[in-house]
Amino acid sequence: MIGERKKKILRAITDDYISLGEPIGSRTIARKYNLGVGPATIRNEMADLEENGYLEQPHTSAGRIPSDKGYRFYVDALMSIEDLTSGELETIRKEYAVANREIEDLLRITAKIISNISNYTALVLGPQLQKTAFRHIQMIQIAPDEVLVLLVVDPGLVETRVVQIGSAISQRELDDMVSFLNRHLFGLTLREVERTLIEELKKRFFAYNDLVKEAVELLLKGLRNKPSERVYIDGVSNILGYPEFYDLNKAKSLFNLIENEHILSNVLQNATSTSGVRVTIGKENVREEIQDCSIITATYEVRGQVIGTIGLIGPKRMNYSKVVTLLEYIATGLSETLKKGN
Amino acid sequence: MIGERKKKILRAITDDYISLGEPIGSRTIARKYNLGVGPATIRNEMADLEENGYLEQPHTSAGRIPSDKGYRFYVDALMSIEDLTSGELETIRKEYAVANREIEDLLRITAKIISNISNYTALVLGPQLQKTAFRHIQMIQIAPDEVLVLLVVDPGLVETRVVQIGSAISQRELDDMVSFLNRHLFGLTLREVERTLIEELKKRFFAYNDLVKEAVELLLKGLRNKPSERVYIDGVSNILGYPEFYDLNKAKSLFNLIENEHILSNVLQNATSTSGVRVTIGKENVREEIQDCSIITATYEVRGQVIGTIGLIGPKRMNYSKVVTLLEYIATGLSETLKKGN
DNA sequence: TATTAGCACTCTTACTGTAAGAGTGCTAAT
DNA sequence: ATTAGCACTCTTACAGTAAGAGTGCTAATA
Repeated sequence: MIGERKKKILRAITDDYISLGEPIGSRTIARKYNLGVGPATIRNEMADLEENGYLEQPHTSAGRIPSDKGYRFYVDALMSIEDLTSGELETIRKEYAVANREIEDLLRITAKIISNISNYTALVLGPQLQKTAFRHIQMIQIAPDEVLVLLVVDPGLVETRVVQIGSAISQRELDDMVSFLNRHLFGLTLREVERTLIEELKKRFFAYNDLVKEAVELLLKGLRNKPSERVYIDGVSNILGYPEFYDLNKAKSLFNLIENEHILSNVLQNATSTSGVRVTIGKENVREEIQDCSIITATYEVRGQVIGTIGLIGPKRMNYSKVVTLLEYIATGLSETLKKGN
Repeated sequence: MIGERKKKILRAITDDYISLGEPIGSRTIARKYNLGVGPATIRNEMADLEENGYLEQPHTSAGRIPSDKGYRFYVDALMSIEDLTSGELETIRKEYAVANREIEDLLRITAKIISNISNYTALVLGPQLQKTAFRHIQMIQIAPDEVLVLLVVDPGLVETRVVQIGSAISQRELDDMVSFLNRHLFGLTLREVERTLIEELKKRFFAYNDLVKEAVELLLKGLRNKPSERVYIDGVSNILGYPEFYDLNKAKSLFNLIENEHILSNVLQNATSTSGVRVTIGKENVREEIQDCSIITATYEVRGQVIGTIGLIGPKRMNYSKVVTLLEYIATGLSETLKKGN
């Protein structure tokens, strides 16, 4: 186990490095934080901490900086909770006040708030339709060969999609199908629909197989990648403010990843498995491009079911205590809002 | 007027600078381009060109680079047309092949293609609904206090929006209103609707004023800022590849602007007034953040009516001949595709 | 035994001077 | 009108130096 004094030192170094961005030496610690011991003692402790992998040295005669393991320990055991200031709370309230009820708007504004307050890059993943519950479906013929499929799911989302159909179909047939779907699918999550009902559906509507196939496919997969499932990003330029990205190659490869919605959404979805705030530090990230970064995520839910993720990405040297509080707060608020809209 | 030899020299300098990014000296010109004259002569010509504002010198003993005026002259009068390579044409074909019929997808892929081929940052502005023509509207009650408004406009776009209504309304009343709207508005652009009909509509449906007001508002303004009207951006990270953005402050302020959809959309809409390719160089841009950049835009249309803009942004030192060809080609293709989808 | 003072050592950074290279402008010659 | 020649300017790269920060080790101390 790690001793009490070592903890204090590790914490001091991490706090200092997070706010200043420069390696910390033993003298500085002794001066700034009153630990009641001299620099030499601190040096010894630091040497120990380095040996145990909590600290590293950029070069021989520099001060120490936290390693990934050091940050991890800091986040799990050392950091104090930093509340949001009243100004920040006010900002959040104001921004949300202008949002209309559309989910897209809500997510976009959420991303904006996160990036503005944190000064990192915000990532907001829309609700995963797969986890939402079927409420009802409607199909409306808008042209001889075009049908608008309208799906309403439980956390108050409305998704629409225009489907091109091969063969003509009467509104009567459509109605028939729709009423069947509505009767049988109500309340199921789309994932359950996928697992249990797809075959039955296909059999039942064998007659107009073409459209059913399309409709069901649509219901299950086609609605993926709809606006609500997108990744909303804000504050990309914030990243350029941190000296760790003065190396343009790093910045470029990071930007590249952020631009790739597909990869990004994967990275974020890892966090959706468990509820709550999750911190992923440096090399803990699977993707190489972000192993100099930390990603913080939080989940939002509807009816106790996690359906989406919000988060942010920034340098490892991140104000963890602040962003954890922030994301927790925003995620809770978002869950509330979605419940009301329901 | 500017002499023939001066033109050759200006062109040589511009070409060279565009591809290499370094100031060009008289010797280099004399060696690389066979103009039949020595460096000293070229020096004199260059001094003239500088005096007339076509060239500038980063510092006393450096070579020359084109000024904004120089680039302008180059684009208007000097540059040769650079065709797309067969590989590039193939790339375009392939990318579009995977697009489904949804407009959003189409625009997203368009942005991707532009940024991949040009290596600059692509900006694609969706169709301006104001300029599209009303085809038909539908209103569907999906909850006691929610109505889905479905608007189909002429270049094959379907826009939907869920409206919260204050007072209850029967489906019969909705139908009444809808049929009136469909009878009277068919074929008008949304702008015309706005100008001529709004008062009449309000009078006519005075009885259920609340919903009408909402519906009309929606029709005219509410659908703004819908997905199709967004700005699609791709290849932001490309910009970091150009040495002119090694200055992180420049890069940051540019990124900031690109992230601000509102500003960006304004910048692009300037170009929508006239049809065709438009080149805006350096200080010709109104916004300060992009006065080191050039923006190239092209318009796409439906039924001879310009409804949207595609474009890209990059350093002034840009491969103009290539990107002009590229945007022209893509814009034409996009217009075609939209016509078919219609 | 734990702590500390002292000191030699290492590494970075900022500054200086120097030399090479590129390009210019001017003048005089062609 | 063009060009050759030359002195001049400015940038860049390089090397050397000094200052500063921080370390690790050893010996002294409470």
